[in-house]
Amino acid sequence: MSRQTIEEYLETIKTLEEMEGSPVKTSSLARVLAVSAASVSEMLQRLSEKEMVKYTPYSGVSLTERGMQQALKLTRRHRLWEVFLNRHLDIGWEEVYDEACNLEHNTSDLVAEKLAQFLENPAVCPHGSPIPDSRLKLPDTSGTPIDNVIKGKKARIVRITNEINAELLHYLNELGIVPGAEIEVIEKASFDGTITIKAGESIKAISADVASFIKVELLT
Amino acid sequence: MSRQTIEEYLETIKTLEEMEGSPVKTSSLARVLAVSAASVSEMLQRLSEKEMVKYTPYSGVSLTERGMQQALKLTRRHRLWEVFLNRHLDIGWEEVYDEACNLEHNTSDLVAEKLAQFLENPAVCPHGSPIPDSRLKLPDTSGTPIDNVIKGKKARIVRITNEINAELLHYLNELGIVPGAEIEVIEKASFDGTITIKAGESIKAISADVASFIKVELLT
DNA sequence: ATATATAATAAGGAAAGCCTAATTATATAT
DNA sequence: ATATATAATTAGGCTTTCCTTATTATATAT
Repeated sequence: MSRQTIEEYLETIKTLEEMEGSPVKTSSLARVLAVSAASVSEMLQRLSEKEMVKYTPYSGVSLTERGMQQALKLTRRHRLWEVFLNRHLDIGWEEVYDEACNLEHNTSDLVAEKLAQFLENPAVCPHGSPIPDSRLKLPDTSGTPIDNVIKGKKARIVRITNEINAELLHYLNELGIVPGAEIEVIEKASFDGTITIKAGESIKAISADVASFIKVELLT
Repeated sequence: MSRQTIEEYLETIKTLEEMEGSPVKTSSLARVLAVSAASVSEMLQRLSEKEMVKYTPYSGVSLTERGMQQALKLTRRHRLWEVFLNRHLDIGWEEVYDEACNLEHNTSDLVAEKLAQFLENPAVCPHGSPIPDSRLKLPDTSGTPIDNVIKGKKARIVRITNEINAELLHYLNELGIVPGAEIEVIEKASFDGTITIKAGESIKAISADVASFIKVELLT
């Protein structure tokens, strides 16, 4: 199995562990990687033999320590490239994900560390997600779910936790819901969790589903 | 056949056409790509079906217009990354080739053009080779073989035409024979073409073989 | 507790890209 | 001009990664 294929699987498992909990189901991996469930089953067995994952048939998969280290290395590269693309090449925060995916698998240790130096060791990517340091330790993450903002209060968006869904990101970008933006919570529907917020001059309502991806820092 | 594989073949054919003339022999490709001649034969037939190359069995292969455009696009990306790696990440001119090879196949049109802007549309890579512009036109190349420098005259090195041979580049770098360096031709052996030159304070002799890769600009 | 639906795995097969060994074509030397 | 050496191609096979179809395991509903 090729290095690149292994890397895609490890990264996806890590992301899904964060998003949907551990262990990750075969079907989730199949959906995200856009391959059949049968192919995933097969690959998980091989990754398991290589001790990159802990795999229990019919139950699910999770990363081993070894697999996690490898995944963190890739996360670091991915997010460093995102910072470069956004900061220096002027590519929108909502568009850098795919481009960084392409680059990360072909980045040597040397280039990764030189790139980090060039960027002055950024702590977060353009989506606000933390970048593992050179020893692969993740910096502490600030931010609370937007749901925790009391009606009438202001907050600053610090992170969008779904980086993969391009449509979602474009939608949020249109709405002015971007990392760094200041917003005010106008209304919270207790029934279905819909939240009405003011971003810039416009007022928009977002579903609880979308809101769950938005992390903020409370403002006085 | 994967996009990446096609790209590797096209690039190598272009390089070999420049270095050893056209058409390129199967064995040359096999040597550079580090695969068997049989594999090359097979791939050339498929590339030929796709009209990327003109292939005559037992004779050799050359790029079609279509193949050449594709190869120029890759050359542009490759050399732009070399400039970035050398100029901003501080990776030596003699080391950037391999790193750029990794990156070029995973660079979108958007990133390529944004990168060119960021670098202010450089005309040459760190080895002194021309970078095709955004319409894939190659700028005019200056530089004459070092062989043309008259004994006792000075010249500036403008290009090293072999970018692939890492050992050669490291050797030249040790000797101070680097793009931009000023040198003086001390002696030219008419017997075997060995050239003795002064680079910086040291005096070194180089074989005709090595000399053939060095292009200079004559100084008054 | 059993029938049914859903999810996961196993079996078998295809395409890409490589290999080695055997064959065929071209070049070289006498 | 022919024998020999070299280079290139064809034939047949292997591995990786995916697929589809069939089977098996788990979850759900009555």
